[in-house]
Amino acid sequence: MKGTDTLSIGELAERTGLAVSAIRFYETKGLVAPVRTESGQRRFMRADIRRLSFVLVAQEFGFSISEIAAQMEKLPDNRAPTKADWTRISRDFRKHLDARIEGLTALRDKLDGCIGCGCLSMKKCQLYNAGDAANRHGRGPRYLMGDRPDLPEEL
Amino acid sequence: MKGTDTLSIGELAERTGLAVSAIRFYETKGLVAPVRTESGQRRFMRADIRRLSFVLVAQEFGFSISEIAAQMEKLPDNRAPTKADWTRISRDFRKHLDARIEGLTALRDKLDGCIGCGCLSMKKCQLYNAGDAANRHGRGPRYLMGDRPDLPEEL
DNA sequence: ATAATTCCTCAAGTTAAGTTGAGGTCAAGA
DNA sequence: TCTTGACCTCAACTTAACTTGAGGAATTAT
Repeated sequence: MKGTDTLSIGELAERTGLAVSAIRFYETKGLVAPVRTESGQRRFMRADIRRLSFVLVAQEFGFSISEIAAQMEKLPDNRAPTKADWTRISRDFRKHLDARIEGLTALRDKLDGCIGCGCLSMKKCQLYNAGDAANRHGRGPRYLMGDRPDLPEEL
Repeated sequence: MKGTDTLSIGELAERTGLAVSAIRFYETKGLVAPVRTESGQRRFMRADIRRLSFVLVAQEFGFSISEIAAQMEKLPDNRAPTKADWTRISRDFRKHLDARIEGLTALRDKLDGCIGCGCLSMKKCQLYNAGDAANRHGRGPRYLMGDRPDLPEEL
């Protein structure tokens, strides 16, 4: 089945630079939906190259697979996505990106104040009250997340 | 042992807003190094409050535990860190932060170009060659990371 | 036609950053 | 004193994003 308009998983892997295993994994996450041959082998459309490339870029931007999957669901499932389809999604990403940059910038400004005072002392220092809304893309205590009570107030 | 100048793990937990389990975990990572009582219970110094608070803030900034640990090793181990000690580290963080913001901003600019062309087609689109140096804080294929070959060049 | 690839499906392993629980010891208040 | 409540250790579970490996079937190359 070589030289068809569809691609085998290996060919797609080569085209995108992804590992075969990664593509299979992405399939389970709904990022691509190949058809199967009689014998059960996956067959991808050429448009899937772009889908996956988009996934890579989106990850670069800091989006999780599930966030990306959510965005991609807005792509047409029947026809191959058009330029306009991708543009719409990209614009959405731009918004998130703006927010993240803003969050980090705000944080940096507070850090500056903090370098000035050298403190890191609660109450006085803005840093400890900084982790608001914006960039909750963070790690930190997992099951505590979202209800960190009061931080220390002493030096 | 209540009312000493040292703190029990529970007291430290309350002061920092961390879970007791998290503090024990941080100890295994070398972020704090409490002494033990005769009976084996941990005793923390007041300065550990600040150490842990710093960890929280650093995580907010997007640093991993091991990165934070690396920074903290520069803190004096014998005496309690001074204002100057913290300031030095904060300045270091500021550099990293700058780099990350720059990286994201550059990425955003390329995205803008991309929205314009709606393409996401390799060669023409800068996005695919964007993931350079700066913000390799990303996810993406783990064991491939660092040697992604060539991305597709077709539409 | 046969060997070498490629592909398939599971199941299980990996890292980060913690959490949860079991089983047992220690300390503080009634 | 006795009984909670705080601690201790150690092992196992959690999520995300994949990889690795085992055991087999289908393709492709010679």
